[in-house]
Amino acid sequence: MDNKQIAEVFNEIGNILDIKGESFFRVNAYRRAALTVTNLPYDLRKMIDGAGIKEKIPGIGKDLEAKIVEMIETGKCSFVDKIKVGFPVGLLEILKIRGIGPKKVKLFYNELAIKTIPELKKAGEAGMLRTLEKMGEKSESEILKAIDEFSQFSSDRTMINEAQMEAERVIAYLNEFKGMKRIQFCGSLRRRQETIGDIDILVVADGEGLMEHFCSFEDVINVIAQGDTKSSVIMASGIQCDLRLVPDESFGAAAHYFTGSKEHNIRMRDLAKKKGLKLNEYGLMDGDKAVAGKTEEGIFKKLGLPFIPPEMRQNSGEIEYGLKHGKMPALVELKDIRGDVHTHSTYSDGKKSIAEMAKCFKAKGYDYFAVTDHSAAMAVTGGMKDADIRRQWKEIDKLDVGIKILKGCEVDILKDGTLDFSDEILKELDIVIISAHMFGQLDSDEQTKRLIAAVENKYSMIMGHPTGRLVNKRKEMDFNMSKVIDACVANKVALEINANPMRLDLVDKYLRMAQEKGAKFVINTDSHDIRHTDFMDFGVGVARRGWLEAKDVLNTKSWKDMKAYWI
DNA sequence: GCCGTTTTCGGCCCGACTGTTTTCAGTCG
Repeated sequence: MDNKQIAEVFNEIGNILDIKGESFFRVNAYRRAALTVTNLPYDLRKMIDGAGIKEKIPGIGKDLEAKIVEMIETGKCSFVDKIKVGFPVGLLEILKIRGIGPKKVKLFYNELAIKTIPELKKAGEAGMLRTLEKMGEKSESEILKAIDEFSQFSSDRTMINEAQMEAERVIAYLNEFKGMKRIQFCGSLRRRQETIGDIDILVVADGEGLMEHFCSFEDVINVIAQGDTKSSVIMASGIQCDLRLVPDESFGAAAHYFTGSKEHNIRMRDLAKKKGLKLNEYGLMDGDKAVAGKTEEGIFKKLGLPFIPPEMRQNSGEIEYGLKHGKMPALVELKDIRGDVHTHSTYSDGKKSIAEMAKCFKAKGYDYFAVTDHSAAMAVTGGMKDADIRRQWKEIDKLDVGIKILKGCEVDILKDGTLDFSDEILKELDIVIISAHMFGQLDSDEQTKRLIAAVENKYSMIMGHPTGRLVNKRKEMDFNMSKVIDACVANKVALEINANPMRLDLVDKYLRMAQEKGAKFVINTDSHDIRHTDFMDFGVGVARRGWLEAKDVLNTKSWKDMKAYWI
């Protein structure tokens, strides 16, 4: 079993125990362990020896460690099998419905023998739910509404670009409110996570009627809650959007609180508590008195910390780092980026000509960009053969558009690890991106060998979208990441951070391992059209989540200095 | 179930909103 499967088992145990009425803290221990395991930058299977897990993992004690070892060695967890006996698994599905928690699941099961979502819907439609204790007509209709929502929208978390667009539209609408003073999106969107659960918007505003204004936005299809300081709605896209109104003097505390992550916040409150203070969304409190809260900086400072950038707030060592060093790494920023070296044109599956793309990148103020159309193996993309790429070079040479155009190629890695262009072509290129688009199903050993062979090709410069995963759609390829990164470092092949929201690959969890091994990175948009060129911001977000600084990222340099890495 | 400068027991983050009651439990983030 891999990390993700182990995490799923822990979550399942947590949910089952929760419904069974176990102590919240025991339940929470399983949930936190699931989260921890999901975010580990390494594969637990490779960390097991006779004595257990080689490294101490916070939140994993003796018991959970034994369960992990058992799952890896036997492929199953006897504890979950045990507690599942006589437990209707449909209850876990019911738990996913908004507004229904473990207590209600239990109530419906005990009183009405409801084991599945369809049964719950039927009972609601028959007016049975309202007859139960502490239930009424309103709760019943809310549940029916939530079931509808669930069947319509339950599929996936929202991709970051869609959430960003939605957030910007809501913010533009909220800015029409007369008393609006400050506005900021928080949550996973501000942390630049690859997928977003819901949109959190924080505001400071004067006057009455803000919540009414918000809830009457034309895109709102359901108002879940409308209070004085906090409201939640569902948008037509299915995304939930929460609005919080706070006083100006609490803006920093609230921004910190609602940005999360949850795990980071828990650690921060723990830190506050140890100093005899209390941290909540209104401020850092000493008794009834706020000692900080207007700005996030002020809160961090009072706790002995430098400002921690939102992208780093994952409780993955950022607090310890801040306490120890007194400052955080100077993370790479969008304005550091000087060029985009993975783009497509009409020579393969791009939608725009090289001249049109050039005009766009020039307008962005970049110093250079590379045209990197597909090689012939990607037949579906109209990949280039030798004659095509030579024709492309001539076109590039003739173009004079005021921006350096690099001759490149996204060359396919073939099944045996050789590349899809001859050395005669490769040696002429400024940028050679090696990408695996096919044969993602090879077993781990074979895949590792194949990728390393490609990395060792002397013309290879950048490993494109290294894991091959597609957000919400396709898993990472199975290979030994650690070994492939070692090969990249040894052969001076930079790792791409593909900024396309569908990819966001190299995946953030591997970045720090790669950085520690001495790898270099390139952030590219893989643009197939003009509008894709704006994806750079999402790639920079991924890099920041992985603690990368400008010096780690080659395309923060001039082309001359960037090129020097490969010589 | 985890954890420890409150250390092997007794805590474990904290507040808003809702619905159903009538003082609060359940849910959520």
